[in-house]
Amino acid sequence: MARKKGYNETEVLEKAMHLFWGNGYEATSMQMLEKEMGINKFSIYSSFGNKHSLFLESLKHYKLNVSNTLETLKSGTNGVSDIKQFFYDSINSNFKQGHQKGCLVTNTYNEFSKSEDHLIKEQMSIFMDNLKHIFIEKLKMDTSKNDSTILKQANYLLLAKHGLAAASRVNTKEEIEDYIEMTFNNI
Amino acid sequence: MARKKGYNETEVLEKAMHLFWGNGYEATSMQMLEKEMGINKFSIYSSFGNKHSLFLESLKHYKLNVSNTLETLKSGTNGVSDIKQFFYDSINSNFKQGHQKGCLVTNTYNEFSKSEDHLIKEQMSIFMDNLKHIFIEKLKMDTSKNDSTILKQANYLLLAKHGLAAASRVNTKEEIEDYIEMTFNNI
DNA sequence: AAAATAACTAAACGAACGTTTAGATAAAAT
DNA sequence: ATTTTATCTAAACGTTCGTTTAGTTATTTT
Repeated sequence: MARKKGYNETEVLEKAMHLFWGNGYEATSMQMLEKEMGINKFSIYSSFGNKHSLFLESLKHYKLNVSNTLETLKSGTNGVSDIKQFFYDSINSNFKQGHQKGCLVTNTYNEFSKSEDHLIKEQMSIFMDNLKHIFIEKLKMDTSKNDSTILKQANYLLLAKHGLAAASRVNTKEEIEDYIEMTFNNI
Repeated sequence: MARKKGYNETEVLEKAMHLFWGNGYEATSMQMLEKEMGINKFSIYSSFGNKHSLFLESLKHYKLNVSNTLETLKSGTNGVSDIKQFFYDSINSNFKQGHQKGCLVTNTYNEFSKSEDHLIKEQMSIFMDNLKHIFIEKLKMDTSKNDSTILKQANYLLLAKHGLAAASRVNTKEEIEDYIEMTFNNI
């Protein structure tokens, strides 16, 4: 019938994701996206609707990428040390890729914490709750803990992830490793 | 000679500070500032130069407000438990004022971590380094600790402050208190 | 080869941004 | 009371934002 797309949608989405990841939603302009994705504004809009839905797709793509890490975490049988390994995995993948952009979900969570964008806020809450429940399941593997302790520790680890996310944007790998060690010292 | 200002510069600066504090720099528009400060754009510009310098003044004003807390921390003689009290003080002042805006410095630190605004980034670094050194001095009060441990613990507490800041924007007071308790369990 | 149609380029859209300016207003000084 | 001068109002500035649209190009099908 007619001409075929000159680009791969998954490929350009990945590039958009990295841009959002590094700069956040607001600080990423359509102009920057055009340049980074290598395609025209028209093509972006025809493929992804608008900036907001492109961001949602980027988030979805990010979660798909980390879902392996999350599955590894869930399927592990070593309780707390699995969570610790999960923390290490997330910073290792950051440094291996040569960037220090932290965690896209945590970044987004922070950027939108006071916004009125309820759709994105809800998505973030779901992701965070999900992670919290995984932590709880892991902590339950240690039968010596009571439910109250487990809840507190799960919350503690979830908030520690915020510290980790902030750190993985500015601190050195050694400082981050020290932070992880200290975080798990008392659990 | 002529007419007097119809507003108090310190008062309107305080209002600007609270707006920046709650929404961040970029998400706060001149229109919002006009409304919140209760004065016209012209007055804002004639009193504070531009948005950027108004933000710098807001930061300065914020630091002046927390300087009491910081002085209390420095002058204490109880080492680690002084730091713990400092953590409690900062969240208490947040909840007492009926808002959950976290810490303006930490918010700014996060918002500008990947920006090119070197002036603000430098100011943030200075503030964070300053806090870190105070933590180190506190930790030194426990003579049983060696220098390597102290450095790691200071870094840990500084990053814990990021978790605290994130928490104080979304979590309940009880969850935040639990987080603080857990943070200091292993120090 | 011609017709059809989707992908492309590039220009323009209205709205909102931070900032400036011209003119009206009001209070202090003569 | 008049002059002077800083403060205020309100409109407009030039940019940039996200988004749309008209017109051109290229590829597939008839």
